[in-house]
Amino acid sequence: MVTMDRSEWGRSEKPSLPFGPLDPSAHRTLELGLRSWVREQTELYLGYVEQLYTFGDRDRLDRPRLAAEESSEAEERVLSVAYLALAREADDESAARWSDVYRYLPWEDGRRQGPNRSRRDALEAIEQWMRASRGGQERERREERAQFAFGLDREVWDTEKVLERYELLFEAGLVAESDPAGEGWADGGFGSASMTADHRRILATALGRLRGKIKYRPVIFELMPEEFTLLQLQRTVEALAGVRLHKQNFRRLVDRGGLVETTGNVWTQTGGRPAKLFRFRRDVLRERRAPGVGLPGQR
Amino acid sequence: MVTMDRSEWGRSEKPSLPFGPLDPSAHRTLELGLRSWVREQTELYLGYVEQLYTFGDRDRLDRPRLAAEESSEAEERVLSVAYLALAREADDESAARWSDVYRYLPWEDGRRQGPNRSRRDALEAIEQWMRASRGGQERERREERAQFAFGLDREVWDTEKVLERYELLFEAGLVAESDPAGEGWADGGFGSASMTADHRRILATALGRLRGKIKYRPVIFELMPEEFTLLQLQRTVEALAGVRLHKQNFRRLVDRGGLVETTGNVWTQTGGRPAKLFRFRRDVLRERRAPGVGLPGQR
DNA sequence: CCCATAATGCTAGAAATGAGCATAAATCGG
DNA sequence: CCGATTTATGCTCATTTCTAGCATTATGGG
Repeated sequence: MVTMDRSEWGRSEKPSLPFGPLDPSAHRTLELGLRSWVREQTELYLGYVEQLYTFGDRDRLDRPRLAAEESSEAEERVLSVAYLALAREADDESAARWSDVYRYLPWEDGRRQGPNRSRRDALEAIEQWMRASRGGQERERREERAQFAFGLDREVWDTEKVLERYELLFEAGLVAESDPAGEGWADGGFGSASMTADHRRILATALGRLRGKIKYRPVIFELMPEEFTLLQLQRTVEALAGVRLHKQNFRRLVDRGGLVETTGNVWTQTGGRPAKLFRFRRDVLRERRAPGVGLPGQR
Repeated sequence: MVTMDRSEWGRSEKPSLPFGPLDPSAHRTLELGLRSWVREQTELYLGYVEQLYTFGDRDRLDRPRLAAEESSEAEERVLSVAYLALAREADDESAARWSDVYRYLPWEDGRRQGPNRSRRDALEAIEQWMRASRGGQERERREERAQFAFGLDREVWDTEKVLERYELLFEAGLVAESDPAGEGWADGGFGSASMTADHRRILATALGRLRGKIKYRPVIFELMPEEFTLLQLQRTVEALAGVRLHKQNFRRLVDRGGLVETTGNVWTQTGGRPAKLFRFRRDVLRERRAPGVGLPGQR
């Protein structure tokens, strides 16, 4: 993911997603506007772009307001139309910084087979929060939500419920965007870093959406170089999905699905047997009904 | 679907989706605002609600502007944050009118096994449009899009590509929101009715989204009465999906998925053997990972 | 009672999935 | 050059899920 270093705007040094105001006179559509000023600000070329969500809650920018989003009148409302875009890492990065999504949502990373520290702590805290409610009705409501988002007892962790989990943690007061104790902000809870305003919620929305998307659309290739090995592809999918996949089955899936074709070249820097290089078969866009890498069995 | 009769607003008698301005002072969130004024305007109770899309193209309201959405300044931009909501038909309907979605998008209805007249005409017109392009490059682009949206040769009609099809038809000049010849508006192309401004595009967006949604979330039950037979459920799914389903497999799917449970009652007005009545099992929301009625094999 | 109409039960075959075993082809440390 | 190690890749087997029908069971109406 890309974050902007906006220290120069004053106020806050927290990382934020790239953003900016819409200029109605300059841009015919929202998406064109987005592309244009992302290009300006980050010099990144955006491949896949999709509208994510429009955030318009009254109090979402409350505490540390950004200069650009500040409103003087009480009854003005700031709407943020968020977009999800995929881009390849560029060499010159201008004001953009790349950072690992899981720095902000560490409990979402289930790639290591050993129990993730952050996730374990979060689960524990949520169980406690569940039990801490007074009324029976409140208790039940909490239980239901926790069950839904975190799949407590039976160990079902639905990788797509990123937002639901974040919201629950947030409402339970377990993660924060600014340290309640003072102005510190390094720890956003469970070893995570916080972000400006509600940007972490936006990030959670995006990650959840993207995890769903890769299952039935071949968007993953927007992140791959022209040629890649199947393991590189798998690692990329795993990074997004936050789970490990079965290697042989993964490769069967992508080529049975006709998603890739070999280029004839091999990659020898694997550390073992050289791997064939593949490229994305663009024709699938027209052919298959719902191609995607479909996370079959996670491990 | 619900349309509003806004003749009293003057200007246009075309059907429109219910809409209205956001009142930042009254509503804490966009969704609360939506619920509140939909209640006011239509007296309907909204069950499932989800944000659909934010429309903000410059020229989307061009021709017949609505009073409420009219802007005097050239550089003002109207953003419409559209929501998709499911509601059961109510008895008293106030200003709301129920109408069949397929009145506006008839080519999307593939429930009759015989070839749908509207769809056949649309397909034919699109093929013609494809061939009518001059340059080879333009030709290829058209072919690709037509292939993608309509699945021309091989007969793959992806039920979810509602918006893609509408946009293609629109760009090809084959459907219109106002009769180019005059002020008539009854025929929106291929036997369809047109709608106010870009509301038909919004409708297409909603239908496509909903068709995708029912496959993995049990939203369909928002449209069912407390008790229903499996065939009624199937007919409802078919109405949304626009395809016929295999009866035995459908019923196996819903009960293997634990989506329903029998109530013990039967419905005798079937015209044949009485059918058991079922109700939605709300527990699935907590249990299964991605319940939905999943349109398996269409026929 | 015979028929039309649905609801339901079941099944044979085809596909898709999940888990591994086995082999191949490099690199690395002696 | 040799064996250990590492990653790539080919294949198999058991399960589960889908598809497409066939067959049987209830009702209501002549």
